Amino acid sequence: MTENTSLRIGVLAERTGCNIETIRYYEKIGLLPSPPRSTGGRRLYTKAHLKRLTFIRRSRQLGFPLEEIRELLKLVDGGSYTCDEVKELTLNHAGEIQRKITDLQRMRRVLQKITAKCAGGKVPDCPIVDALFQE
Amino acid sequence: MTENTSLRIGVLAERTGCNIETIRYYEKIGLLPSPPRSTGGRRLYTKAHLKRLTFIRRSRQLGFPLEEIRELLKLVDGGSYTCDEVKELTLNHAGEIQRKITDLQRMRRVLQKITAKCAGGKVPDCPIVDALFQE
DNA sequence: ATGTGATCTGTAGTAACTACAGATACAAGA
DNA sequence: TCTTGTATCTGTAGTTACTACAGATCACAT
Repeated sequence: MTENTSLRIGVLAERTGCNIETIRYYEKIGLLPSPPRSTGGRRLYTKAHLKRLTFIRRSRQLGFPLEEIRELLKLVDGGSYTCDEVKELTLNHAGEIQRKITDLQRMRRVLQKITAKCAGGKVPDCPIVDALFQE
Repeated sequence: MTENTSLRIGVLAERTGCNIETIRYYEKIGLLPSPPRSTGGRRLYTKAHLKRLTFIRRSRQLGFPLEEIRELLKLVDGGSYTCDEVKELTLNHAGEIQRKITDLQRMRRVLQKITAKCAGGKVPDCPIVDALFQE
């Protein structure tokens, strides 16, 4: 790919694994800058867009919410960010993830406990239902 | 509480730990039946409502989505549900939970890996940022 | 009569997309 | 040249499970 290749939205979508509507959505909410257009009105992306969208997708895969990605990008855009700033955001996010895991593990434990009591079969009056009515 | 006590929405909310707007929302989407009203138009709930709402809340705490709760209630309402039916729904849900846990653990691992490279400090050019641009 | 608190209805906002409908653009083939 | 097919365009509405109002009404105590 040379310096001034321009990518149409379909190609960008393919390269990033992000679907087309989502790309337009990121533009609408100001995460991805509006690219120049062809005479016919089609979006023409540059390598910089590709790089930025990759950043966004990768962050999303790691569970960062869009607003935190916006923060990260603001730091990066500012150009003068420090490791500390980025690390703090990331550690906070990792904490959130950990909290979610803990929550889900608790749910799983309870579900295991109540399904263990249930033998299944054609009988009515299920212990799972009883447990859900409890408390 | 005697047989024909009627509870106003605030009391029901307090007893179930569910907030008032949410109770009205459950009514609107048909999860909780519309209770009779006082002459002034206030909702008057019975013990049956309390029981049903408890079921809903408990199921929510265990991560069941509302549509699955609706299924469960349909089984229970039908009166002739079997353990098998309930157990299947529950095991499916438990599988979903497990999938989410696995997902989040993967995120956590990656986050740990990339933050481990970052020493923090006032320096620019953070390895976390580099990692997010990767791929 | 008036104030206070609970409740009422209805609507809009949240997060992060996804799914259309209906209109253009553009290149290849007959 | 006309047609056909594919890609793209804009704009709107739907998804999940609530939450947060605004503005009205009810019921009771002072």
